[in-house]
Amino acid sequence: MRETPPTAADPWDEVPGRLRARGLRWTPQRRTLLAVLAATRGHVTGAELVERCRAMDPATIPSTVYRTLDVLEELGIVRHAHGLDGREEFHVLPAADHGHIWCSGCLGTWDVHADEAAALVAVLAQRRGFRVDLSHLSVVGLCEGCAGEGQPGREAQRAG
Amino acid sequence: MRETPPTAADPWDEVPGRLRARGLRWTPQRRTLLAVLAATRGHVTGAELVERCRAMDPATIPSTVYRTLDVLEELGIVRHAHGLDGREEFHVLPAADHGHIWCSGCLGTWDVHADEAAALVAVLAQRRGFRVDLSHLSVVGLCEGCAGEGQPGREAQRAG
DNA sequence: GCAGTTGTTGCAACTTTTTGCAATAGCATT
DNA sequence: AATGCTATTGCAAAAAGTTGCAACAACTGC
Repeated sequence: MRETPPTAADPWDEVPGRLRARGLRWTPQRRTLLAVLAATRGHVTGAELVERCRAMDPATIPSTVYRTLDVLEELGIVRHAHGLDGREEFHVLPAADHGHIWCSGCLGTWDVHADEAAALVAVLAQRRGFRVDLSHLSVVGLCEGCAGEGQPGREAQRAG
Repeated sequence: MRETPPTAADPWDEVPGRLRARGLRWTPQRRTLLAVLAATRGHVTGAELVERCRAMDPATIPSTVYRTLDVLEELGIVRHAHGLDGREEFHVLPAADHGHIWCSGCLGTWDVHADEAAALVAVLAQRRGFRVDLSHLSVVGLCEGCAGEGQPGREAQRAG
């Protein structure tokens, strides 16, 4: 077998230690949520995470999940942005910092790479000293397909 | 007396007609909300609007307000974006299309002028054919003051 | 001015998330 | 292994919106 890399092969293995290092605790409920998150790709809403946790442990309490998500966000293990309807969309272990765009027509979503947002970030930094949280950036509008087929006017559709 | 301008001196006076032109109706409940909106500057949440309507008419029903806001948004009379916590923030009669920035430290908010977002809008249009809805754009991060005093790291604070 | 059409309202139930608080249970220490 | 400190949990209630549906009432046409 291989040697274990210095900083742990699986980043999830570091979580209990990082919690304890801050005086926080590693509980069964947190173990459940972490297991769910480890199996998650892309975006998930809080409600979806609650549901998935309940699938693993029917005794799951929503408020515990939401509070744990707050803790994990402080540790940088998850990040959240807001979907079309403003609902929180969680994002696991962000490899590269990026934002999101949402099409209000087809409800599709895509990543916005850092370089695409670089100009906005730079302008706000220079003109206002504002530091943009890129992972929280959600840009809403119409994707190519929806912009084409719909009226050339504006989009008024709302997410359901 | 003066001549009335072709397109009505007060834009609010046009609303009943624009509703009827679409086969929609001008009701007392809508009159109340419009009166509240006419007296509103800057941002308001849906809940605040419900409260203000209730001040004028205690019989106000929340769902009626929210549904009317949807209609008014389709007419372009209000627009909404999302605040720090994802809650809807309505914006009356947008003179110039603009976005918003929110400081997750002090909860302050400022307008983002179209030219500040121009580069982002242009990049997404060119690279993806995506049409950004600028009035829906909410950029979160730390303002100059909060970025300075806090740790140079990241912001983890959440709106209450 | 009356009647019909159908857009709106009021209501109740439900979803999603937050908050306060007492009871529970991690974890470091002894 | 027992103990204490206090972070977490579970629960219940509340806030903010949304949705389905039957009853109501604008507006159009006659």
